[in-house]
Amino acid sequence: MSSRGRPVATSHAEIERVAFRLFAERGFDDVTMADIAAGVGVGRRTLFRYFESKNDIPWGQFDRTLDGFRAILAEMPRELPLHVAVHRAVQRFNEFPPDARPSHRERMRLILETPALQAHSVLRYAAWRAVIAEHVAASLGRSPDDLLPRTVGNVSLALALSAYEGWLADPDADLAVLLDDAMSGLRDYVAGPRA
Amino acid sequence: MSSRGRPVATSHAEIERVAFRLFAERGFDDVTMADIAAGVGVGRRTLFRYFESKNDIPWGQFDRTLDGFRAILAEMPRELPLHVAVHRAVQRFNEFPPDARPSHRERMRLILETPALQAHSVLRYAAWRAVIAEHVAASLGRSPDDLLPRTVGNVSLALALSAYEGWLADPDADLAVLLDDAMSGLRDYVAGPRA
DNA sequence: ATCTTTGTGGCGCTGGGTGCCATTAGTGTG
DNA sequence: CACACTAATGGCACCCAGCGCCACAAAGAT
Repeated sequence: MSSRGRPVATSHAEIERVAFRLFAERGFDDVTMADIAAGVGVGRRTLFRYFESKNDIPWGQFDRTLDGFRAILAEMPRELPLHVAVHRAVQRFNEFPPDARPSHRERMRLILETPALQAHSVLRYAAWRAVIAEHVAASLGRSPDDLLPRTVGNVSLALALSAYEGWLADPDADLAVLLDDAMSGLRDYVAGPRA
Repeated sequence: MSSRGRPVATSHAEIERVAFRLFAERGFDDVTMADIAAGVGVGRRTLFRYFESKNDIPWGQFDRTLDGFRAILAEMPRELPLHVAVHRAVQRFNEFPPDARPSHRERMRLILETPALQAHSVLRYAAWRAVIAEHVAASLGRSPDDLLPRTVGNVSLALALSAYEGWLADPDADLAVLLDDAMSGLRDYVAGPRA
């Protein structure tokens, strides 16, 4: 495990720290990549080797967390109805230890309230939806490209985003409860007036 | 209604025609605004007065069609269960006369398969979702900011996108049928194994 | 003919993002 | 110690979207 070549001069984590500080101070749009590079003490060109784009900075290591999401889904008891399994997996995926809450909240506020990031995020969501679609497809013995798995992926994202919006609006709200509310609201809605 | 000042030199429609032709020939990303301007025979600067951004060109006059969507929702019979009313309204909103099909298909393919446009589109979808949220809120005597109206908006979009993806994948598919399938799939899904 | 109005479009600039390439700072080998 | 080797760095030039500014063009009104 010997390390050859020039040693790294920075890290994703440090770039994120500097970037989030600047975003908080001046707003996402008013911070340039040059600003962040200067803050980190690194070249602008180097920044683009750590993050594909400015929009990718707030998402950090998201892609790697998807492996955890896959694992959570795989661990769900087989007896559970599929929609319950997916629902609980989404809840667990979005659980954070209390000390990680403030930064997670800050990150999600940035992502969900900055238009440029709202837009960019759909590309990240696609990978998240695919994880669900694959799980649903495997559970049902179908293809992830079939309508139902894709629909469940899309709807799960819809529920999660609805819950997150409510979570950001109310500092005291519990995301798991909001997810429950969104899901039960949806069940009542599609079941019709008196079900 | 006398028209004063210099007469217009182009139109949204002509820009769209030229742009779609170029997009089809070389792909969205490989067409520059300068290319489109040259094709229309107009200055690049002028293009940005007709469309806020390159990403807005494929969407055309979408915002104006939302008034039609509002009207469709308002006309739905009161006796219908809410989810049926919304579902049918979404179907009607996405009905196009046969001769408009090819161009609509091309437009949706561009929007749904070009990453830059997938991303940009969420900003348009927000307005669409808001129309549904407002209708649901009004029907239920709640605020459009409440969880349920927002959730229904998000879920309706999820269903529509699922259906559209299937529609693009299969040239012979009927969008209204795909919307039905997506909705009934969702109902079965949230109802559990034996409902 | 002149004034007013309104669309046009050139110019210059900012900022994200990329390809290219020289440089740097380490490790390993003689 | 000197030499290669390797990998990260970052400067530079460039492309393109988008915007502010402003001069200009083309019409109707007086």
